[in-house]
Amino acid sequence: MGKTSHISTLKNPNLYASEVAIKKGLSQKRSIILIGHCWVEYNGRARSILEPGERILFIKADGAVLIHRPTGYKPVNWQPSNCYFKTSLINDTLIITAIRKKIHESLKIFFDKLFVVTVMELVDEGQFYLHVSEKEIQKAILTNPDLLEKAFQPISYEKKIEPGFIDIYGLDKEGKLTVVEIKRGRAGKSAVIQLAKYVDAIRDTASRPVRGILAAPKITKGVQKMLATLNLDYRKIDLKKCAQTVTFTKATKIQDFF
Amino acid sequence: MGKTSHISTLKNPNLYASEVAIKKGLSQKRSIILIGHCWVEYNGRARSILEPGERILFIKADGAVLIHRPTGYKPVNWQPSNCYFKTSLINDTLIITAIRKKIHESLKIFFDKLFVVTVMELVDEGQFYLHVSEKEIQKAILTNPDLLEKAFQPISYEKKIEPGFIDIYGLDKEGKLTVVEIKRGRAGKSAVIQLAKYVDAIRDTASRPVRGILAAPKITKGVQKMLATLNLDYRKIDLKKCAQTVTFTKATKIQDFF
DNA sequence: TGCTAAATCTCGAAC
DNA sequence: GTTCGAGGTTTAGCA
Repeated sequence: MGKTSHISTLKNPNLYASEVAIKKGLSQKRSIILIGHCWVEYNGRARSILEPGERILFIKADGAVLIHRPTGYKPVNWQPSNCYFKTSLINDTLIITAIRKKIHESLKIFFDKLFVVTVMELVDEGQFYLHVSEKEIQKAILTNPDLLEKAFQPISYEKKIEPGFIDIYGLDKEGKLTVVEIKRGRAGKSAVIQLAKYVDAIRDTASRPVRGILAAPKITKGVQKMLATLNLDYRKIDLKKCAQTVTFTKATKIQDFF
Repeated sequence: MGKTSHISTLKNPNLYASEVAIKKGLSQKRSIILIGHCWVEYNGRARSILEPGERILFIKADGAVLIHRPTGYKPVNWQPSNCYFKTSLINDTLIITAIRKKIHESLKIFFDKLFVVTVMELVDEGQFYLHVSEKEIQKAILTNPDLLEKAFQPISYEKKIEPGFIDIYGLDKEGKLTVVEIKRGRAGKSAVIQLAKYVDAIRDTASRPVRGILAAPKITKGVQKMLATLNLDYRKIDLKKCAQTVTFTKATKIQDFF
């Protein structure tokens, strides 16, 4: 047995000691990993039986349950977050029951041998970013302008003008000056206002027609109408394609495009 | 550090010792669990970044990879079975890279602190039985009509008539038209009423004798009597046999029976 | 709340 | 290998 600041481990514990540790861990909303010999019953939307074997049971701090066999990405049995637990020790068998209330569904795990019991409190505040950042969308469009619009030609990026920096500045297929405002997520009215400012600023200095494009994977309700009123365009960005473009041209520095 | 017949555990190991243990575990196709402080980069079909935090990394014997945060049913990052691994130790950071060859896809995990390293060989030969849904019972009966009744001959399934869809429609061993209503669980009176409606509808259109069979693993109290009154039959369904039938003929498409 | 569609869907079997 | 279909699918966005 060992203990760090927030992780305790039992090696080859007896089932009684295991149950005590598990009960305590559950009550304290810790994450628990059990490695041992078990069998499993599931009843709910379907029914399943898993015959005895050595597996890993993972109970998360939020009450999610995963039972993993030594192969495969998916858990053989599971229970989503927020379920209730019961433990009992009957006939040299430790029984852990995870129950989902709303969707009458239960999962019973029977252990007759535990090799390792780990109870831990994990601190995880890190953000998870799927797909690409705004900078990477910019890079993707510069690499492959078709991701924005057919035959678009970038002239510069991060162009400094009075209100701030223009994400991408270029010419559309008809040679008209175009200002592009990029948003990584759902673009709202603030993004439209920002774009309008840039377009106005460029129009003032260039003294010729200027287009404005809002480039984002999605827009919020009412933005389409607002864009129409201001005579601006929306181009839907495919984040997945952007991600692939960035991935396959990762080595290329953004400065190399000009 | 402790060791059972097939599980070794390192507590608060230095990264060098960890890398040695991990390399050995990977080469021997063991399952590995790492608990520690890490960050993650994924590149492939999409792209993601996970900022630093305490997580659990699970590498399975078949080369599947799972990274779990302390909450949620799904892994935050993962890699399916059969991927290749590289490890390296650079600037006090242990880097584990999991690569999928066919679908150019990579997952990089960076650890700067490991709390627990577990390397194990799990023996798991137990069978997994998923009991069947209503649709699968239907498929099982179509595959092996004896599961319903000796010498039953299916004609069609999901047959559309006035009240709805008939689960199975066929001929019994005496050549009599038969309507089958399937219930996955304990069949109640509503199931009997449903069956009666279908039988009546078929009798009207076919203008000849029609049998009705309620097929379920169980029936609620009073249903037997109700069936007798309406001159309908009950056939007990063995869910396990259905499960096995479906399992062994899973590939066969339901349309192939007609 | 219920539905509709996408997912780094996964997983397995047929072609 | 590629495609097709199911899954205790899950998950997110919307009406």
